[in-house]
Amino acid sequence: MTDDSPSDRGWRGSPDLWLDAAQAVLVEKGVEAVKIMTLADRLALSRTSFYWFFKDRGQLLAALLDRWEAATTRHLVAATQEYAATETEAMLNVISTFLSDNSFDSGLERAVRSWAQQDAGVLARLQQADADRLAALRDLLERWGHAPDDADVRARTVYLVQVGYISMRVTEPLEERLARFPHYVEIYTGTRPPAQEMARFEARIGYRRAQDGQP
Amino acid sequence: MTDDSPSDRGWRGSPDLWLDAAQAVLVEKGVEAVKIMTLADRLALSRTSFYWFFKDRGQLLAALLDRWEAATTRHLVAATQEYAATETEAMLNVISTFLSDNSFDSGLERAVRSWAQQDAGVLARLQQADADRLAALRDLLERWGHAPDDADVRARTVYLVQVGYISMRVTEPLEERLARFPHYVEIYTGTRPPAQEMARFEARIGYRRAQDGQP
DNA sequence: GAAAAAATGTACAGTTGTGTCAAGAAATTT
DNA sequence: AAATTTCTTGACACAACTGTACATTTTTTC
Repeated sequence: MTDDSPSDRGWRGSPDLWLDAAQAVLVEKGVEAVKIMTLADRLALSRTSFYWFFKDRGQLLAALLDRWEAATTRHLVAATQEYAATETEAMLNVISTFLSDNSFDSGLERAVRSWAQQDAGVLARLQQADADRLAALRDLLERWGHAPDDADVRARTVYLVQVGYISMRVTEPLEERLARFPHYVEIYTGTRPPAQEMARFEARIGYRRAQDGQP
Repeated sequence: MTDDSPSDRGWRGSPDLWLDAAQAVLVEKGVEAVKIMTLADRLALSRTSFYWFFKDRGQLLAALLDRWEAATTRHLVAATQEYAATETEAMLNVISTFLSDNSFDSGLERAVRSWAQQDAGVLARLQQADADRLAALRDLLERWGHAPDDADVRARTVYLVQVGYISMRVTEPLEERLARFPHYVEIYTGTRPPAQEMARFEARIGYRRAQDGQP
């Protein structure tokens, strides 16, 4: 019986192993710290073994960027398209995306933003992502009746506050963050979510967190 | 006749010369790119001449951090304390700070935020600056009658949007940015600034700009 | 214009990183 | 269990930096 799952193929190294280590270092210390030497130490593997899986450092970094793209924009855009009965509920859907690194990996996002500062190629991809995310938010607000220029400023506010949060590494306990939510929703949409809606939302967060992968 | 002004003392190098070059590179390419070798090339000086003015690279970077602190927080906090006849005017005072690198150097701020990601010491200073700036904004809003928790969320919104702007490297033409201002002020304070107030504000900006650049 | 001070440059020593190559070990296949 | 494939490793060659020592040049001061 041969088990093809790439995780336990008897060999010590694998592309994913190097990638995971690289991502961890990227998030903790920035791109410049993603050094093959360091990763090898961390993995207790020979430095040169890396070159069996990757052509060079550049290829590793490119793969990291692909991971980032999958772990952020996609989920956010999906959240703007979820069903919602009211505007405030729609906004709760969106901003709750940012609560879990599962649906929006803030650490990775912050690392990539920092990286973009020193690499024009990364910057270009990041700016495309920014544009896509902003457009999705603008569309959401327009669907709920905001005039184009109002929707635009509000979309920016929602998104920029989030980018700010990430950039500032705010680490509030979940409770504190949730307590601010009705306020934020009010600022973003002009309407405060009814207490009942917040209660439902908080229940759902709890539900989601327990279940993790439901449709 | 001896002219003591440090700028034209006949010598080619000076601490400020190295600092200026270092700051430029920091902003353009990030800390890791601030290399004595590179700076020397840029200045057409010998690499080792650097060590006449600075003990080592660390001292140069520390000096850069001091520059940043002077070029950002100080002006912002001052703007929150300027005289204003109305709340919307007070808010215009604050957000106009961000319009000119003269009163808030966004490039430097972005570079330092990026740097903080790889250096715990820098991170600590940055987080202190964030706290100070947020407190100044919160105070402003409370002085204009917002309840503490409302003032807190609004202060965060104002500040986080700005941090987001910086992080995103938004480069709107001044006109476009100004056109969004009344909208932002409305979102931040709950009140739209009267047209007359915006007109006065724009005139003041214009006045300032004319003073800066025109012969 | 000679002495002192300030700045510059050359040579050297050391560290940290990259990537290639070919030999060898560990799993997998037949 | 032999052959084959997949990974692992140490040795080597290079390149980009940092920082020190000391000789040299340039400016300033007396």
